[in-house]
Amino acid sequence: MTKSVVTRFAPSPTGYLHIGGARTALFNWAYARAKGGKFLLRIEDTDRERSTQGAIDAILSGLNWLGLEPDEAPLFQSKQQARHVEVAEQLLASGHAYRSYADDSEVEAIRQKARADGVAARYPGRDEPIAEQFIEQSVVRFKAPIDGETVIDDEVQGQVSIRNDQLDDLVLLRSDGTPTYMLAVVVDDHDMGITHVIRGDDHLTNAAKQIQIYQALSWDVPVFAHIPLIHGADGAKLSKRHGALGVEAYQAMGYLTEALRNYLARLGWSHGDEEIISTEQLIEWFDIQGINKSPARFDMAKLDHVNGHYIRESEPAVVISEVKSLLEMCEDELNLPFKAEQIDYKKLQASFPFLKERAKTLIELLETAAYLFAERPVALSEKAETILSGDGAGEILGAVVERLSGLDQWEKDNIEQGLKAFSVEKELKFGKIAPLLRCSLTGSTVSPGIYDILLSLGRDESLSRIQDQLSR
RNA sequence: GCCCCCUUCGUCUAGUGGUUAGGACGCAAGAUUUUCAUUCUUGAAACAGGAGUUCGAUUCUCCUAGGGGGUGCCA
Repeated sequence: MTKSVVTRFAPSPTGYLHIGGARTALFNWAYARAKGGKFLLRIEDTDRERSTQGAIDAILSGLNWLGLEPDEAPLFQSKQQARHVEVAEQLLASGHAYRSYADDSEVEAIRQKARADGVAARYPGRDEPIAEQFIEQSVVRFKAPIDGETVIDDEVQGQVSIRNDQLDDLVLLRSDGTPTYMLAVVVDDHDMGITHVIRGDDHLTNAAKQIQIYQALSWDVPVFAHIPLIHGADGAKLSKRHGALGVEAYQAMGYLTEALRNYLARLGWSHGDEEIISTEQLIEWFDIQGINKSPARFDMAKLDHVNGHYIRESEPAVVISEVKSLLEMCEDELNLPFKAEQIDYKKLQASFPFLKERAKTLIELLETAAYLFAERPVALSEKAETILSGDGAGEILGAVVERLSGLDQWEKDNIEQGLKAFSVEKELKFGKIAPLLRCSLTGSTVSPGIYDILLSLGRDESLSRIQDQLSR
């Protein structure tokens, strides 16, 4: 019987949850779910100076928004300090670690020399105890093996061997007695019962060092899977310009969590030719075998496409409530042509079926819905102005209002038939009529279909808006 | 410098010792059409380069180039 899977996401709280971290979390989450295991969260705050509460909150809310809830309360690495020290002492006692002291210039010289020799650095204290007077200010270093090699059996990268003379004697305990990352991950992963470590491949070399620590402790080594990093659109490392934003930035840009999740899952992982993958399918299909070895670039255009798909496929009520929380979260930054308080959500939802066809993001949805909440008289765009001042525009519009107001019922079929009949009677191509209506009703030359607009605005508002233009 | 990893259309990817190298985004053209979009159809577009193994390599091996990571009392 095999152990049940336990994965973890272990961010260091020095910034927001960026897109690469989000994908790592997603993979860990998906793998645990796929295998019926557990997904845990550990906050790696051993660097007390750079860790902030704000970052912790951002990570938590980011995960929450993505729906990647850990199965247990998050573990804070800083709270495990006593245990880390205990293990370091155990290593010291078993001869797998040593106390070392050297001032900055000595350390620098040692490194220079090691570098020139093409081998990893070893430090004073490794072979002989250091002088008593330095114990107080010493660090505890791992006594890494020199001969042989360390092999990482990576589920993604394959078998990777690194000669032991390339792996240096890393610090386990700082001179102030606090544990370093390298010690803490090993101890915590072990203590938390982590079976699978899925993380960015910037940790690949670290894995070798960690394996040495596991071995020194006679602990089982977890399964490693080092996934390639995400790059920006230009192939360079992710920067703010192209994607290294916090996940909440994507929320603010109007992306749906299902869409971002789908896109992220598909970035570096695949299941045949599948593109649109629901959460259920992801859980059913996800496996480390499907993860790619090469780095992927972040492509906003594709994210847009996926998002547009989810907007069209989702339940209206669901999307509308997303819009609502988006506005509550950051209306000020959105730069909309109207105020959130002007929104009539009932109207918005009723119009959703035709609004969704032209929206790739929630922001675009709101933008095309703007005409619904515009105040009379509707402001005209430059192009709309031109069209409404064209030859015979007023005349046609006048006749149209008359016809429309004579309609006994304000329903789609009615309106359509009325307008078509009008077009035939007046011997006017529909292309002569529709633009005038569109401009006077929305102030723009781009909008949803004319019948949809008329219907969604309602009889009174529609007629009034046209009148506004006639009496200009 | 040294060590490690990566390389299929512009991008995300499927795939195999013999395929017309497939899909998706994007792009182009067309259809639908009252604009924009949606939708549909069609098209252009890739195995980084060089050796080797082999009857045959995109696929296996090596080298080179390019990209990335590590080399911290950061994680």
